[in-house]
Amino acid sequence: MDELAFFMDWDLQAIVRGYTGEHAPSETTTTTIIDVTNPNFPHFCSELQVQDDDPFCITFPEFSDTTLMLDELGDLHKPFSSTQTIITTTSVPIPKEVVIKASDQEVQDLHESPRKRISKKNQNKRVVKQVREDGLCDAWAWRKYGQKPIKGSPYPRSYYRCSSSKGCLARKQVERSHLDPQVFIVTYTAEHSDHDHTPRSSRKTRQYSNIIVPPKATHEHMTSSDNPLEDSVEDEPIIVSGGSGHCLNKDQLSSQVAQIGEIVTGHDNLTNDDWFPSIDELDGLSQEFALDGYLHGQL
DNA sequence: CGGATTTGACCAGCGC
DNA sequence: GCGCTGGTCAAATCCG
Repeated sequence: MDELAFFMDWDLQAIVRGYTGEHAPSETTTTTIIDVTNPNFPHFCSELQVQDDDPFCITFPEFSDTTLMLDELGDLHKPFSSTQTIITTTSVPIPKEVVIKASDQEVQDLHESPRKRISKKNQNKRVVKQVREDGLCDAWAWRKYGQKPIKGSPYPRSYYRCSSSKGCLARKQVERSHLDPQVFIVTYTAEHSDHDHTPRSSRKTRQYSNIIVPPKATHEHMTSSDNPLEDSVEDEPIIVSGGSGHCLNKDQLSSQVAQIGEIVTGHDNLTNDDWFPSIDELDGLSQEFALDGYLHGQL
């Protein structure tokens, strides 16, 4: 597959999610979908804006020129827009961690005000992991300080702060994936202060007891081979930033659209036509747009 | 008894 | 301005 074909195989979601709205390039966090199953991924990266000090920090050029179509696609994409980075894959292990970089000002804010640090505006410096139950525990001691039901998810999100050291600003969020209840999404926020892993108390903790209860949902019968995330937990992180790139065939795209539709609507039996005018039409638009972006890059 | 967990209240950001 | 949502606080409760 050559580079043009790679561009034409971009996923609509990736394009729209990578676009942050309005014409100007945005400093806000973008949602990134990367399919590492694409054999051209390593080669393709060399064509992107790869930062010298961070070979996995990738931005995508030339998208800001095609603003009209982006605005339209952005509107279409609104129902499932999110600031949360999502890593998807089809058949091979997915990246385990995503680091969304913060600006220098945001890093400064982290040290100036704990309250400001955790504000919604400053959430784009964090590490997201997908782990199974046995991966919930790590070397640090965490103290739970809150739990909230999350819109769109049947499972609550638990909030932890580091208890290894007094004054440590590190935070951890744990929630069960609604796509695969066997997978937990763990989000680490802020850095640990200069302390070791030694817990302040040797007391046995029950901190995860209420979130690892086996689900009663229909996923219960799911086997390892049915579950695309079952083998997805890898140790090697992939660090990404900025725009997005993704490649899915039409069937995979339709599958993802249906999956997202289930999340948004709460129904799993909707067809594409029920909530999207024409997925084929949008898929065509995405390919047309991808080609447009490619040609801009060539000029 | 002291640290961890639970849970309702509160606050800030964001969209309309 | 208002309502929704996510994140944190803090008092009550739990537990080793």
